[in-house]
Amino acid sequence: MADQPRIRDVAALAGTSVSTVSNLLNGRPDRMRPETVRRIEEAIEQLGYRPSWAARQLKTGFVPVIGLLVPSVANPFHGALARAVEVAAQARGFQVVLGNSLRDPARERRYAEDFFGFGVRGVIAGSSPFDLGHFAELMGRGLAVVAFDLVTTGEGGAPAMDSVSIDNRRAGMLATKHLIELGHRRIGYVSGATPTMSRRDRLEGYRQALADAGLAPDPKLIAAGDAAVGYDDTHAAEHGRAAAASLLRLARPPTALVALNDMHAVGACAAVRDAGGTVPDDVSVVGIDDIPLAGLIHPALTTVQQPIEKLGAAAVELVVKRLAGDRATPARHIVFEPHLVIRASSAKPRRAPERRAAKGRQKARPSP
Amino acid sequence: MADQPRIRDVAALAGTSVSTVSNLLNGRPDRMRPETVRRIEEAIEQLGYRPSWAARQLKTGFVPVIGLLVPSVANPFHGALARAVEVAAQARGFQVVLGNSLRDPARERRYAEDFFGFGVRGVIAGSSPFDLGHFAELMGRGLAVVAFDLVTTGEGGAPAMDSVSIDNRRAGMLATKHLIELGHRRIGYVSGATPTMSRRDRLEGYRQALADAGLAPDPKLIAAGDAAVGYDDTHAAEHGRAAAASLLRLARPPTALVALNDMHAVGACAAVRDAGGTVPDDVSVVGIDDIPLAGLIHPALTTVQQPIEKLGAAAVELVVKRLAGDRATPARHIVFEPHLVIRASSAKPRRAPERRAAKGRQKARPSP
DNA sequence: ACGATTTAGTAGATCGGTTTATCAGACGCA
DNA sequence: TGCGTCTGATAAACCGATCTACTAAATCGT
Repeated sequence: MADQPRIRDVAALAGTSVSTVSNLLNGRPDRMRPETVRRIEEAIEQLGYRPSWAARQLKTGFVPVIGLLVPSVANPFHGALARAVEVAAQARGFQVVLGNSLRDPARERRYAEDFFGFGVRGVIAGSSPFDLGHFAELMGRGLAVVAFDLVTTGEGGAPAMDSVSIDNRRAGMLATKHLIELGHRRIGYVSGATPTMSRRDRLEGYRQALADAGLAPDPKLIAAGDAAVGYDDTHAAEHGRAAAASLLRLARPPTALVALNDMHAVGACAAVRDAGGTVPDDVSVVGIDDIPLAGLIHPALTTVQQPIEKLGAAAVELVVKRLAGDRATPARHIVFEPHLVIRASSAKPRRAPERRAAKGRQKARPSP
Repeated sequence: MADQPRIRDVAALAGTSVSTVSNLLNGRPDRMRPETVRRIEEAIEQLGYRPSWAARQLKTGFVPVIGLLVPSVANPFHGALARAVEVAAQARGFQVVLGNSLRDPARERRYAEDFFGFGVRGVIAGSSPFDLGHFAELMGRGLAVVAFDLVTTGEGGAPAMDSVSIDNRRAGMLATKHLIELGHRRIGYVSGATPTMSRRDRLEGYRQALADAGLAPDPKLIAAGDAAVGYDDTHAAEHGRAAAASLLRLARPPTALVALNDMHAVGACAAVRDAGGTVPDDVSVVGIDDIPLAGLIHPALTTVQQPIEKLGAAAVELVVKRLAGDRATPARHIVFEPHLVIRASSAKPRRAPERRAAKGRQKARPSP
């Protein structure tokens, strides 16, 4: 029944004018007597008044909302990221609207436009497709975009934008180097179906680590998932499983796998078991991300950690800064150092073909 | 530079009045010549015009946005739910704003109020705390709330509200019955730290299944997590691990565990391994939810499936119906049937204390 | 051929705030 | 007493759409 109270109701109850109430609401209590402040606050309290953001926005052009675009919150990593972003945004008085891009530029663009229509002027784009040209127009109109997990240099068609990420190249190196140090020589790479900056960099790091160790790269050891499947990150683990399976079917299968992220790593572990092997006895697996589950599954996953909270906080800080009016400063790129977390999914490779076998080892394995 | 175009710019370019453009925008093209329609559409296209939701809302009081409150999207189940809700909402032209309640009524209330201030008039509350009284006031003001995974009858202080869920009681029964049929007689229950309707019902189902099979319930076999820890579902698995560990330390430990959800089940599996045992050889574990990961971890989790997409779609349908103006019809409760998915984490209990042991079986196990 | 009706389109009030320009009265001071 | 200042408060324009009430022109019926 009782409809939402308006500012005019507050004014009436406090025996003052609408403008005065507004002045108080907008941090100008110095323009009135303490007595007046008290009366207004009382009225607000009593009526349970909350200003309408729509009306406020219409006049000021500002909404305290940040848009967040991720491939899919169904993926635990992005879920955790969404959570981290929300915490950071909230601390600054912002709300978060969510969009699952499914890594589809068209969807991403539509979201951005919708958000813009709502008055949202700041967006964090998590792990987008390689090309960010679809944001260009909106950015021209005043949308601040912070890329997560991706660095755009501004060369080519893509507009220069702020970014936040770990050093993905280094993450790939760390994972690979760890396996090399354990003694592995044939190390496979489980890649994703869609190309993103971070994925390219991680793969790059893998290659670099091999080169540093004087190991010859073998293109056959790099498996990309099947891009044909509707790839929305909900099935990340399935992709990892399929890609890893193809590697394990090789004539000379790898003794260890680096996966581009933990979900793919989980899939890779499943593939090893599918083939009748054990992790890490037969094949070592290391991921990247360190999702909360990583330490709980069996075997506990060795992985390279991304500091999710810090990343989320940094991203929010960048957008907020832009929203505060800073259009001038050139694009900034914040990069965090990843670090290796050694758990149980990685171990030394077997010396020789041993006897403990029997269960149904993958067929292609030559056991003389 | 080029600021956002207004409706008046469109009107000017099309050589018509603002009202006419508005009429077209609001689905009344019959009020003008096809020729006029064409000109306006051209102008819109050319300017890239998008109406301001703020202005529209101010006048109509309507925003095509649904609020979604979940404990934490960092939990894969709620991430998947958020995704499902988004898909359904989008199909109806709604956007989704996200809030992580951390199961804290105060936070939940604040979110609801913020959303309300934004003009949001429909909220889906996922897996809330037991008491929903904190929504009462806002509901009185016109907020439509659909409870997810929870049924409120309206008795007591809580207001009657629509709800969507699976038959949680049955889910608990299904899981427990499965273990009983496998031959287990001592079945533990891994419960959560915070009480919710669904959790109560699942536990109830567990009890019922035991009763139906003529098994005496043992309160010692029910472990609640530690409520003291900041319980925000990000640590659900850790809670499951701790709770399960306490059960395994009993003088007569259970041979099987039912966990209130999959994340707790994952934790429970970890606890079994911590104790030196193997799933399912030493202890069977079954979860509830069937998160996407359930089939990929080792051992693949036997669980009771919730039809997430259907649940999300149903919830959205209910809110949208209320938003369309239906205030009159009494609260509706949509209940789906859960079903058992048998995978590898459940098996027959061991007949007798056998010899295969030696690795470091949990101490308390009496092996004569 | 003229009023009635339909068609095509428009002016302007309105939503709920913010903000600028203005004002009344108290005070200080010559 | 008269003039400028400062304080506390207000009236009214404005943001960008929607929508009701209205009008001008065309068409119709008899």
